Amino acid sequence: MESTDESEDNLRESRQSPEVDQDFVAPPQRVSQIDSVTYSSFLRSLDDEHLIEHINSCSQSKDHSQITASIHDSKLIASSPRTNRVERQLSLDEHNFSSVSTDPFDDDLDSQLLGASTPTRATANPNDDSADAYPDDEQNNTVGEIHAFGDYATYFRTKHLKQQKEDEEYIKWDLKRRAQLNGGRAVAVKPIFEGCIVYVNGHTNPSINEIHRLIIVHSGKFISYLSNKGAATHIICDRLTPKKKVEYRNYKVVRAQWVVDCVASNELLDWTQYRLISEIEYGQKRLQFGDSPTRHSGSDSVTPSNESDSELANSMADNNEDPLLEELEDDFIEPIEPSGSNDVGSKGEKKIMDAKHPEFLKHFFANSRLHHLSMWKADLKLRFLRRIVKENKSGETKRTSQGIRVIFHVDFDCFFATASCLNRPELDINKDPIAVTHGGKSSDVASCNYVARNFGVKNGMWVSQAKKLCPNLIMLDYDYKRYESYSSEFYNYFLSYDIFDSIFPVSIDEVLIDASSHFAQNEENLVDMVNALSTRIRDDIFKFTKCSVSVGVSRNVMLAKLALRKAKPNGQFFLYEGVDEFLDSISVKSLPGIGRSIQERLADVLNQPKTMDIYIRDLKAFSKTKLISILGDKTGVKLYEYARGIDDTSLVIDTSNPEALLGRKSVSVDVNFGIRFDTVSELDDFLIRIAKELYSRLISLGVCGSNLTLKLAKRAPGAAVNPAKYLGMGYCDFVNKSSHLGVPTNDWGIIGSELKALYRMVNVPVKELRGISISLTKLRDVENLKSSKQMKLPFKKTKELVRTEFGAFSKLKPIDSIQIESGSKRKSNIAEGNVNISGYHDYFNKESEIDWEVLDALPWDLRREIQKELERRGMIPVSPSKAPPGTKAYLQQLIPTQIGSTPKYVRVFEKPQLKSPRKRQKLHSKSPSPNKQVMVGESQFYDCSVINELPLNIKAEVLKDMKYRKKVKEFDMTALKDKVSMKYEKSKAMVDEVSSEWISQQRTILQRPKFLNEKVSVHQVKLQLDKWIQSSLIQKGPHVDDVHVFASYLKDLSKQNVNSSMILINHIWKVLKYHESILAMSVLVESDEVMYMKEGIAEWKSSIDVHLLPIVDSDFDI
DNA sequence: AGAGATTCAGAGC
DNA sequence: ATCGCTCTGAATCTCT
Ligand SMILES: [Mn+2]
Ligand SMILES: [Mn+2]
Repeated sequence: MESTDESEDNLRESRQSPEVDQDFVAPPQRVSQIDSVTYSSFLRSLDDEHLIEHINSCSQSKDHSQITASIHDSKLIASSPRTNRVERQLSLDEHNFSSVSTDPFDDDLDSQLLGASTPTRATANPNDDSADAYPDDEQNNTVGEIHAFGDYATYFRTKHLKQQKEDEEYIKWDLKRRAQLNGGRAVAVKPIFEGCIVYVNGHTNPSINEIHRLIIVHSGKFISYLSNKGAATHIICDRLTPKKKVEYRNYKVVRAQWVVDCVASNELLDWTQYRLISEIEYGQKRLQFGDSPTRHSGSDSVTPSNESDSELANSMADNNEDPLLEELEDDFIEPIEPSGSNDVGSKGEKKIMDAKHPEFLKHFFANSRLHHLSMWKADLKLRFLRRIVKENKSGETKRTSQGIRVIFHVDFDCFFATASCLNRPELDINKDPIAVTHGGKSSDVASCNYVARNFGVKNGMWVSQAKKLCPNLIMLDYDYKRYESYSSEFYNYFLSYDIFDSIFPVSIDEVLIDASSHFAQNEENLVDMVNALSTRIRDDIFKFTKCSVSVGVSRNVMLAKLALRKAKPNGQFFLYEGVDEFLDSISVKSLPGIGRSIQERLADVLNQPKTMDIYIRDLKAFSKTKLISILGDKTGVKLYEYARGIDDTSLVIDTSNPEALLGRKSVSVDVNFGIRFDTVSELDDFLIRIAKELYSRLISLGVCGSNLTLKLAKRAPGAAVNPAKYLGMGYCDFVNKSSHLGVPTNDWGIIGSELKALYRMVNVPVKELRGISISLTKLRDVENLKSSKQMKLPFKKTKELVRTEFGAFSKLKPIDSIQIESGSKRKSNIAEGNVNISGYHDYFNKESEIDWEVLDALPWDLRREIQKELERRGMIPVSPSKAPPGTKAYLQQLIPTQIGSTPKYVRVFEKPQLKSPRKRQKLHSKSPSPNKQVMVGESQFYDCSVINELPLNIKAEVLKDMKYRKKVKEFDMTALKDKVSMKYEKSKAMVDEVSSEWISQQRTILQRPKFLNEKVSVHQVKLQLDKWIQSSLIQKGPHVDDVHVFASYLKDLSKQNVNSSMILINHIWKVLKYHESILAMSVLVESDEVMYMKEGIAEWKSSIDVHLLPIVDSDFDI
């Protein structure tokens, strides 16, 4: 019925506005032969993504002469059921038997049906668990022999494997049950859903179980996942995340109520009345964009399930009283494009500081408040972790389990505003309305004081709006250095106490303190003591920083946070008694970890407007089960307990396992500002820069990772090309792609190439890019990796000593760019090896997930059309004039990562692996300049295809032979060597660049030696140096990065004490002499190790000359 | 009935 | 102009 109409509607509509939904564009109707004009215009009408889908879908057709027809069909199958005729025969009324409590499904269908189809549903008891996926036990009563078919719990658990069979059994069982209830007579169940294949996504009301039951009982088919796309005819879903919305565009996505209503009315109702994704919604404005400082994060769009689209549009237009909406609209105003200015003037346009600028990252991060906040936080967490490790406090938990906890939460009042204000003596933070911001009209208010807040100004607001609310708002600049120094005072203050069980940094301006044991003995005057300490803290911090802090205290973290909220500004509050009354009037959103999403989901259930506050007293009406069904397992329980003042969040810093000692699980670099590219080449450059940024962070953290994720923000359809915020990201969809590197690495070259490859696997045109994030996970400690590699070497490292180093110098421990050699055999991937050298990727403007095998298998005429279209779009390089390029090999070579998803690289970087020095030494000895390090095997191409094999196949004696040289020449070693050294030079230059950036980062840390009272003795440094020298000698000398870092350390040290620097350099010299003398005595005359070490010593000496001595500069002589 | 991948949401100013 | 980061834990998906 409606399905056919629907497709035609879509066809019609898409002809009118081809941009809206191209999935239903009609392919040519001709079947027997290809009308290339029609077909190519069809191809042309598809956007990139759909074009690729189309190509790949061709594989489903065996008969290529009918390809267009098949394509047509497969599209339609995906979007409409082909056989959904409904039998109109009468059957038993559903209500007559559906409410039997012995139904193993028992979900009280009656009340479902009644409640759902009447308005009174809205006022239903929030504790109504009838639709829960967590039926109470007592509902699973037996029903005699019928139970022999198995209870539904078991049935459901195994459904993934035996679903169909089980479904049949359930239907039989159900019929039997119905018959039984009907006095033994057989019952006909109307096959309402015949032909429907249904998939349920996410939480629904009624529950997935219930939908499953209703569907199969009425002859529909239920599938558990969408692995085979297109299999489902309907998707049942009540809440769609943006990602899913895109994914499900081609399906009929209906609300769960559709199923209920169908059953209630006993016929297949028009699904479009229940659709969750409206036709015109795609590409339209979406709500929820103006209210949070992190507007870009998470879901920008949420389907307005209760509003029609026109309402949505109207609300956008009408609601001008809400300044947030106004701001939102700004985002969709298309400014006059200075057309052409982007493309021309390739030389002199370096003025714009966007991501094309080589210095952009540096500039951006130097100014980004969120970047600073994140980095500060990470740094603090690491410092406190190391503090615990060093003092061997095992998480700092003296406290025993009994007794009341006393948690302090201390936080600066509007930190940035207060701190920045201190630079402006003429201003009064208590009288003048003040905000910290970059100043432009679409600039964010990072922090505003309480005077400004009285005008309605809020953090995260744009200046234009804040000015409207408070025309006299005074805007101050950021002053990150100042913030750091106040924070340092703040933390050092708390570290000066020794009464605390635990000090837990929350952020630059905020700390949680467990003081339980301090108050454990005297409970009688607990309140007075706590208040006294709170006052003292506030007074002291103010004395040190002239900034006001507030203090909240209570028996757990959540309550302390709420107490702090009440205390602000410039106050203190000990929430001790009357917790329940206190909680009642707290709004849910102000609970930690509870944000807008949860608030809205609750509002939905309570049938309140989304924006209306929900208070904890409202929450108490919900049972735990109900909350779990709404919010999920953990969150449901958490909220349930929060509502009762329960929170067992621990302030213990975890040091219990190696992963915890790493201090983090991921390292990432996000840039969602200033991302504007015109060509893929520009993007590639940026990807390399961002990879280097990641690399430098990895180096200073001493970690490697093996899983890389690229997250792209793509301008949303309908969003302005230039958002209201200058260089902002505007309104975006997000695309993730991640890859297993196979082995841990920190190598920016590898990361960079992989990023390029990842970009080419998604379908985001360069010009649409608005944000780029990269993230490395599955982290490993470099020291661990190194030591595991060095086990079989004479100089064995003890990682523990290094591990427990703490303070400034711990960041300076010698760190090699990690070198790992994959033991597993992998495919030789020549194309990959060419990435950096030939630059083949410049041919691409777009990328794809095109299945080349499918394309290659197509008949010639079809393939030609598709290839023409791909070329036209720049998605494949223009064919060489001579031959049709359609050979598989050729195309695969172009997309190297297509070949096998199993990787990929051998991660060998910068230095030859110790494992097999022999081979490299021999190769190296052929180099015309033996003193210069040649980094072999930087890419797997060289490493695996040629070099690795040599030493295994050729004996040492033979190596000296002329035959060897001949043999080597047969391998074209000269050309290879040239390439290698070329690449080496290039990468060395880039490493230098990186390390200088890195060093500049390090310096800021070193400039605060007082912080955390960490001092490193010269003796410790010497020990460290010994280890460094020893480990590096067999690698032919120190790593350039390490030298630079050490040099920068020396530089700082020299400022305080030149003598210490000289002592250290002298020490290095002595150690080198020591090793030299050992070598001289060595019996092994020509062993490779000896040669390596000699070379290493030479390299060390030159490093001293070049890098270290100039620092102490004077007439210092060794 | 759990592992691994992906996605979301929330936090700080 | 404008500097819309970064990490975590939970939920959800997919597959076995
Ligand atoms: Mn604060
Ligand atoms: Mn804070």
